[in-house]
Amino acid sequence: MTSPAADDAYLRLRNLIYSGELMPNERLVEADLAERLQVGRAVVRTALLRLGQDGVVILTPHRGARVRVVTDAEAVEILQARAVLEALTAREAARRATAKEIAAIRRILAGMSRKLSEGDLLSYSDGNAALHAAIIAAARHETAARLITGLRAQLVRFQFRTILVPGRATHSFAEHTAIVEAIASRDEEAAERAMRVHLGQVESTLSHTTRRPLGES
Amino acid sequence: MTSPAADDAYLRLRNLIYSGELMPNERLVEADLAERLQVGRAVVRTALLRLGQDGVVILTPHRGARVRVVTDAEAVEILQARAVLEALTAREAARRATAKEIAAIRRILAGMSRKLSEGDLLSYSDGNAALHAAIIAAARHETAARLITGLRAQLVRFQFRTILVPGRATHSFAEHTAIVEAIASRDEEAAERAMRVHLGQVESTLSHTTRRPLGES
DNA sequence: GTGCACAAGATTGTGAGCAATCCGTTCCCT
DNA sequence: AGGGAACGGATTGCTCACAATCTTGTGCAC
Repeated sequence: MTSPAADDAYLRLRNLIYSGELMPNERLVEADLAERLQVGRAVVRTALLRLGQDGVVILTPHRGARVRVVTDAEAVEILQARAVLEALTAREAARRATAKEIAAIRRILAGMSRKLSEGDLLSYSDGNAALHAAIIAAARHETAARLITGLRAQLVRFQFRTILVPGRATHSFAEHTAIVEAIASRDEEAAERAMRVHLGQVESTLSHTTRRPLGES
Repeated sequence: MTSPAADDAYLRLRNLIYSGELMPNERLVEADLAERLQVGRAVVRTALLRLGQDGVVILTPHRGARVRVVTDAEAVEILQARAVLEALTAREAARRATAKEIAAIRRILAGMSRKLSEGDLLSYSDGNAALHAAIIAAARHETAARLITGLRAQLVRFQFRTILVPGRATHSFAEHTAIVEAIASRDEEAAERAMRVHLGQVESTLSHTTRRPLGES
């Protein structure tokens, strides 16, 4: 099932949505996408089905697919769910990370510190993503990892917001430091708590700055 | 997308797996299923794709679908993820439940008490499911609800285990009572904690009694 | 007897075409 | 003018047929 070609089409279509080339609420006509991606309509169909289960597009019987519009309220929900799951991975990481993994995590954090002092918020944001990914990898929790990936996919259009809020980056770095220290010292409770605090901050930053999602007129 | 007929086939196929008529690791041949369900192969294909994203079946390119075997370790993972998500719904329920919903939840708990004293563990188990469903409904958290449903789907073949462990039912009832009281008194922290304790107990009961999944030889 | 190449059968993946359904428009009746 | 039924275009959902791929069984060399 899902040949490499079909997989590729699925990924490309997803990227079109993530990159904003296909706007939220835009109607996704199978024939158009088939031509755009240079694949058959059947391939587009399976890709759309998968994206539907991912929550990235909305499927309506006999009416096709639309890029899902994530409202502010839904974004908060998604972040909340992601928070408790990432907190779980932080806890597991504190329990199971190898010394090598902890060293790698520390290295990422150090890199973020550097970027922050240089004022390079974009690179800082990359480090942010890398750090979370490293923690998830260290947790070795497939289930949580899969769910988090799915949730993040639904939030792509919001992700650039929070770092750019004045003063946010500094706080963010402190929160990340707390998480890393807790993991390094094998304190499961603290790691989970620190991750929840962190994502709770992201959530409140988001809901204070965002009043309407990006793609809406 | 996904006409009612296709939806129906998806549900029926899922039930075949849940009920154990299709055993874990069993190969799912599209043509056979099409005849069995009296639908076209295309419908079976979309159903399999959806089940694949649900984590109920495993899809391999050019080799078709198999019923996923959930190992003990994976079951624990799934329960952990479910625990933090249901804890989130308990918290939200404590915050948002209407008086009517709290009354309904209390009624379900009272019914469970009755069944327990009658020794009717099967009905007690039904009440258990109803209680969790009521709490999730009261939380009004679509995202968490969806994820929990997906996780539960992967655990069906384990769900009968824990209630039958001697003495487990009594403890279970106490845990449920704590959850309900916390929600009723609007104590978000306590509600979340109580739910996590409860599902943590389920997890440890499971890992102490189960050494191999049901469907393995 | 063992291992490997190869062919035959089985099964999935995809393309083309058709029926079913939905949406927008027009036409008709009041 | 307004409301609603009916028509036409557009799009999805599905069937059928075929190509691509995997699996199994056979024969051959060693």
